[in-house]
Amino acid sequence: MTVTLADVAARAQVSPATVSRVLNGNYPVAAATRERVLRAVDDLDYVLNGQASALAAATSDLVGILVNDIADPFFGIMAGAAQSQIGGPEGAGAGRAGGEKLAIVCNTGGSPERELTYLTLLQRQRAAAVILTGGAIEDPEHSAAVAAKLAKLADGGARVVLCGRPPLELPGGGEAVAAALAFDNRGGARRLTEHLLTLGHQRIAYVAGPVERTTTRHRLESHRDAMEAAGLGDAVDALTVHGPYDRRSGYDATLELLRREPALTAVVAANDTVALGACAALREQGRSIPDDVSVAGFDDLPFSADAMPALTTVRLPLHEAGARAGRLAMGREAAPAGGIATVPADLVVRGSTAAARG
Amino acid sequence: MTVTLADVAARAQVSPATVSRVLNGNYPVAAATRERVLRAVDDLDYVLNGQASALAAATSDLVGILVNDIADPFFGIMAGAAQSQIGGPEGAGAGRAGGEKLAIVCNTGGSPERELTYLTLLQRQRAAAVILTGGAIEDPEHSAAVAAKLAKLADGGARVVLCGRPPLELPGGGEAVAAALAFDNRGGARRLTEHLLTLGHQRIAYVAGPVERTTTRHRLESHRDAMEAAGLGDAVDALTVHGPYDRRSGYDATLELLRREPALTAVVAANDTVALGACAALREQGRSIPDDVSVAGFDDLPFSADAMPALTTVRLPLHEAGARAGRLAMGREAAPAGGIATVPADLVVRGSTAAARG
DNA sequence: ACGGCCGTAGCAAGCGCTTTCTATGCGCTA
DNA sequence: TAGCGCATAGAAAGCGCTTGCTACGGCCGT
Repeated sequence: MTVTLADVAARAQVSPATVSRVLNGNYPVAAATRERVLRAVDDLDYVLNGQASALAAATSDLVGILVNDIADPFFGIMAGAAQSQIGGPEGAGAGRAGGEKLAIVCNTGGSPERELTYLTLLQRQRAAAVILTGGAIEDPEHSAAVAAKLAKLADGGARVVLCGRPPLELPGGGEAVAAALAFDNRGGARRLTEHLLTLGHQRIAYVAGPVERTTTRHRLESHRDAMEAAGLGDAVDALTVHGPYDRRSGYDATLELLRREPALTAVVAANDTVALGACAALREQGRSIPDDVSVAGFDDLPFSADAMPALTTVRLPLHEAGARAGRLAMGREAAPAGGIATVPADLVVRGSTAAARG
Repeated sequence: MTVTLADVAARAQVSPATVSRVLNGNYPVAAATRERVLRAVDDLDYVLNGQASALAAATSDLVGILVNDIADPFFGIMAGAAQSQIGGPEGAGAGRAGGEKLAIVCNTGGSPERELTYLTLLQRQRAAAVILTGGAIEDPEHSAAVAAKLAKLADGGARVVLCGRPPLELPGGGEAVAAALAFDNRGGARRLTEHLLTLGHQRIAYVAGPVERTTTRHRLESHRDAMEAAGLGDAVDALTVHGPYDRRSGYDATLELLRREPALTAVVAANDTVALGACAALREQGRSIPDDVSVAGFDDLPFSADAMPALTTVRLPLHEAGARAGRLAMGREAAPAGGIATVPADLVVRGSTAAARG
């Protein structure tokens, strides 16, 4: 069967306690003894039992990263960056490597229930930290449930970090999170719409993300604000369609928008993936980009620069944000003042937007 | 402090054993008693301690999924699909939900050391299953180390599944893996090159993936075979460049290839991302696609259909394969005959390839 | 030379749960 | 009515590890 600490101890002619101390390196052990133990570990191919260790020490080396959709690079990039700060490539030996943690990426699929399920699972594993990424669902009941869970996790010693998700505004919720990195969705969206307005566009269609999501709402609200400031607020509702964050949604929504307003000259999409779908629909309808219609996305995912024409979009520093979230989760970086940091969202103008026709 | 089983037992006026049995539902408990226990659990907001539970029951509900690059949708899609079969959206209660497991996505970054580190970490957690995705590194020493680790994991009761990775050819390695799903990289690559040859291309450049990777080798070998069959084998080496699986690599390599052979009429890329980089380089050099140069990718990632022109590529059913790997890992599906299944790789012809000029 | 200290190692008590085995009470049959 | 079995609950022994405390030398100081 599996080799236990006791087996190693027997072979090295020492007590289990000594073996444990050698492995953890947190207690003086004579060099000769350590040698002997290490050799025994090696001979027996001993591997620590994580559960037993965690149980006895009342600590866990699991860090959970919750994402809405792991197949979406938006989340993949953040998760990868976070994980790079968490599961350092350090030790691989039998003992627990210093500070090394195991990152768990949990795919909620955007479902509130699964989000809670995973939070419970992480709580059950006494996770050392939890990182929540992406927009939150705007359901008071669910928000409260999440806040309660996070409070409990924090209470149990877990560091909770929000990445690309607005800070919780609930009683107790604020105290629970160690830090929140919020994307400047409002600012980015505003700058994007202003860019289009400056180019002379007026009939600007908007393919929004799923309803009841903070990200969706923030971006849409800023779009509306910018439009209103330009005296174009009335047209916004009629030229807005909601849908999921996928290509299909951009395609379908754009066809629908063209039906509603054949004379539209610009389409702003919820994100780059959606924007690509919009491009496909426009081309299929014989509109050229950007000559007939300008298209803009959001996020600046790697492929956006490769679209034809290259996509004008709002860059979100996903990698940096993810890495920072990882560091915060590990306690390797001090939390920003007030626990909240705003991550910039800069406009990146490329070929898919141009002056409005006529 | 945290609520324990004993606390619940005290409140429900029963023994800890009874509480455990109610939670696990694997032993008859009188309805009235169960009620009482459940209410106590609820009142106290009790959450099972995963480590203690796992330790006592000698089972873990962790399933590891190793990927080379989580930011790459190629892996994201597989991982997501696998996870959907693993962490079912079932129970979220205090007890352990039936068969529910926690999927861990581990990002190796393509580094052999980290691959081994994660394998050790998973072994330490006594993972219930491990899924390895993507191409393997072709270093005998490393392969042996991985095979040994896998054997040990399997020995400890973990189900090992390979997804998109060729079966191990080492002693003991074969026995260790429960199942292997191998992409038909050879067939796909052959069909792709044959497609180009049929279109009349002769000067076909090849942007290969990283050296020392099974995926790279298999695809390249088949390309070479097809070229040789057409009497074009001599030119292959001169028109092949290796690089990582990213856009930059495709861009740089294509510039280099154009320098070597300004008259090339087709570029085959290691994957779709690389192909996009190649497209960018070609366009920058004033070549039109597919009129001047045809371009083809591999994998058929979602954005490939949206490139301009849409990318001809080889479709890998990533979602299906990932899901199947997940099911195999959960023991919910019987292993294929011989433990190895070949996943088809079909040619998808789109706009980026056309008859060779002149 | 003796007491005390420091450097090491071992003992043993858990960590919170699962599970085997045992105990109890009840309903049923003969 | 006595006997038996079944359904249900509890006692207790771990699972493999960590760690506070104790034990034991040898070395130092005075």
